Amino acid sequence: MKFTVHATVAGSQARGATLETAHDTVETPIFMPVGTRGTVRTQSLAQLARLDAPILLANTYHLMLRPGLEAFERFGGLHRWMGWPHSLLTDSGGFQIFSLADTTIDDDGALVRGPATHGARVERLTPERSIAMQCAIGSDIMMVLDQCIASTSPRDHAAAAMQRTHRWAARSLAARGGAPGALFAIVQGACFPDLRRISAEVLTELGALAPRGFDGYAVGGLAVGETRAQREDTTELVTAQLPADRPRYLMGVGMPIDLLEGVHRGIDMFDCILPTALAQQGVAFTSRGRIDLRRGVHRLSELALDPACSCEACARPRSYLHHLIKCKEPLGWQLLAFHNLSFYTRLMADIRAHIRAGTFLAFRAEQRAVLDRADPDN
RNA sequence: GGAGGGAUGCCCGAGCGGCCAAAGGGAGCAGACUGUAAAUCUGCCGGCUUAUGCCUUCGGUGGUUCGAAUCCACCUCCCUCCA
Repeated sequence: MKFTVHATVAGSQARGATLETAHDTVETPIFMPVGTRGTVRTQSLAQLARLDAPILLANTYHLMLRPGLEAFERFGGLHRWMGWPHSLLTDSGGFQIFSLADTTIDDDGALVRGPATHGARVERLTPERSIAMQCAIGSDIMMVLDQCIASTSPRDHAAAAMQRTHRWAARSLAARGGAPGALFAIVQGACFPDLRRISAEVLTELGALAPRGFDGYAVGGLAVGETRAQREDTTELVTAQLPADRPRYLMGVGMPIDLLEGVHRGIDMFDCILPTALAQQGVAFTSRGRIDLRRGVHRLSELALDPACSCEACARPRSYLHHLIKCKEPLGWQLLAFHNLSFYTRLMADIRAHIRAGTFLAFRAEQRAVLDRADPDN
């Protein structure tokens, strides 16, 4: 994987770069749709491939439960198995240790009970097993196993989780060995500035000392309880600490405003379930603000969802989208999910254009209010 | 003409003497959701309101009762069956 920064903006940490993986060359900053599990339920792969950010995020833990590692060995990886010609980023399962019930964690790894949809099996996640699985998947970008905790956790807990994350990062790096996929480290430390600083330094050092270090760095453990201000402060503090020649990936974030503010603070990559998850609740983002299609006011609305968008959803009146959502028609979720992904993608494209033009700060000033408000016709 | 059954809050629908401003849905309104156990969850939803408070509600009118959406009588309208 190659990452080349080619544009920065004075007065902002925003930067434009090129990211080359085995499957794609993409321009960053970029938003990556969450792909192989939730999103694929609501999109077609052909649609997703049409987005200009064709890096899907796959969930290692779920794929470990079903269909299991052997399936990927047999089919030669997830790309071929699902017929996805573009890049794949795999999360390590660290977030599942955090979010799933019935988890026991120790220094070696974690025992995690999977969801009922996967037979509620218990699977052991260790850095080595996670990396082995991500290698079998054929991931373009792998993530180290980390311990994610609530960002509002007390200091001793945050420090312990951070140190464990560092140990696991070292083991993940060793486990990756000469495998072709890129590997990103994950900075933890909740909202404690000193812990975050230490985490960024330790991981940077770890990467620098290894014969083949980390290809990128992620900011983990955010958007899990803290305020937006805390999130932004922490992001800024961490990116300032990370090597400039590696991509920075803000995991699991976020709302459109979070993307804008993240880029301003030096983030290159994002992923988030929100555009697809909110679509299932009838929420869409438009160039005029956020809209909730569940509301009765849209029942007879002839307005296009977003006049500035040309996706399939926007070719239909809000009235029809409202109807689909109220009837819980899967088509409604699909249309809104794809619209939201289109919106995110376009937002990132606009951001990139303004970074290259050196006008990012003005763009940010103008968009901050828009991205944070409700559509006037909502 | 005869025999039954029914009318409940915006809608559907429970309740069948007090604990009923009245279950539960739906609709409406307001929120939540951030490296997807999630087609989910929360609050409000007669009026006035600070309320464990008052007022007005269960087709209509009278009545029985300390007390009625609930019992009785008549009336209005609906539905089913027999002629």
